[in-house]
Amino acid sequence: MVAKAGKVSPKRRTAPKEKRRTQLIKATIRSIAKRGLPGTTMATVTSEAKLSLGIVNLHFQSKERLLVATLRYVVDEYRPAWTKALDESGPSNAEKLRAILDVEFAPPICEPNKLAVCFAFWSESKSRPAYRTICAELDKQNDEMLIEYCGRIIAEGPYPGLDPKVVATGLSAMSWGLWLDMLVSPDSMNAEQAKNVCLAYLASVFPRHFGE
Amino acid sequence: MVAKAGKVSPKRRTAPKEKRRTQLIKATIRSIAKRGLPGTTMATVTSEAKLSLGIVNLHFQSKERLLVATLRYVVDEYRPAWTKALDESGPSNAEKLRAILDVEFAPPICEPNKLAVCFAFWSESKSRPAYRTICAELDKQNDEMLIEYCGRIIAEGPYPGLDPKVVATGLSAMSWGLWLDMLVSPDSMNAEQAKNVCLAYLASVFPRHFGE
DNA sequence: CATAACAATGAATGGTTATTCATTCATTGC
DNA sequence: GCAATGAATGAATAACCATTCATTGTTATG
Repeated sequence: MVAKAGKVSPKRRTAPKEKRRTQLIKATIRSIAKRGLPGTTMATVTSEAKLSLGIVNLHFQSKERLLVATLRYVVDEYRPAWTKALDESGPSNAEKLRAILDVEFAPPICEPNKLAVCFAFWSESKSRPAYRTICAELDKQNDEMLIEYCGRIIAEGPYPGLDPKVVATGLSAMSWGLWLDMLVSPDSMNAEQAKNVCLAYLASVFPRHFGE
Repeated sequence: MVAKAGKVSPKRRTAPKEKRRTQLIKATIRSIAKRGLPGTTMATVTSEAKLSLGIVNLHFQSKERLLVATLRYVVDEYRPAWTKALDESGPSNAEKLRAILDVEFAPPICEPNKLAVCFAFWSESKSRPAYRTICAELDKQNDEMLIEYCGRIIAEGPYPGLDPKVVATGLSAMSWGLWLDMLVSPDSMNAEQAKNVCLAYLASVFPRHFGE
């Protein structure tokens, strides 16, 4: 047994399957952010990953599968981040909602490259059922989570006439719109401002919980 | 003079330049909505327009110019619709804001195909300066308009501590997010619901103007 | 009607792209 | 060490795409 892992030589060219897959997915994220989805080719991805042209088909069989895997990768980061934030936050429902906003406007969710990737796939989802399924599923989960916490807050404070679904849908939509602002006009919108816009919304809707 | 225009035979194959250009732009909108931006080719556009393959280069010189013209076409519909609604609405500032929402969630602005086109270009704007300029310009104009009316309403009612910019940015972002919902999950979001979500937001922020 | 001017066509062209696979190279088991 | 196994490469291939342009069809003019 010469050593199962040990220090790996810098010249080493082979790597475990999972590592190569992640390497290629990350390269794809960078390529989409830099050149857009139509501008992303096997050549741009592999050169971004500093690997050879044929390697994508070796690990992903086709370009389309690489793209779906990339979407999955980005989407799958979302849920654990959300769950972790809820676990670590204070116990009150208002604190939970704040924690959710903290997650939504900080890395790893809210990074320029990730935003570019999200909007690229979300935009294509109308014409690509494979994308649509993944995008709609995440949207649905998030909406349900937000409805849950908005509902609890409405139950706590006296907020007559407020519909949890309407408030949550509005908040979720606002986040998406602010992400789009950050993508298109990074000079006039950043994560901190965006979070404050959402907090101002919550202060108006739930003054007892979020008012100054 | 045999008649400058007169009844045109159904077999007629030539048309004024401007008419052909619009015909091709509309075909491009349908193609992007159906196949996405990467899936839109000269062949899909011209077959959608029921014209020959070479005609795009005849009228637009290149595919890229056709795409930019398509983005311009969609964006340029926005401003007149907005202005017209403001002119025809009641005089109060609350009525003006309501009118703006009516425009944003009704044709010709809010149609499935147009939404698909908007998000396709907005998503690409990070990697395509030509798109970015047009997208950012429209966003800026709309934001300024919304800030104006939100500011007036804040000045009217006693809304201490409200920042017009923050309220307007939130409203604008919410609209974008709801449009995205309509694109990705048309089964769970439609124009009427979307408008109600925005109205609920306004009712929370400006209870004196939009409360029940 | 003749002819010039213009609009439209679509086969041909050249460049780009995804995919394949024979070959090279690194690692592992004996 | 020495096969044997499998990872990685990149030239070659085949499909696709934007663009060109010779040809055809249509309209306007005298």
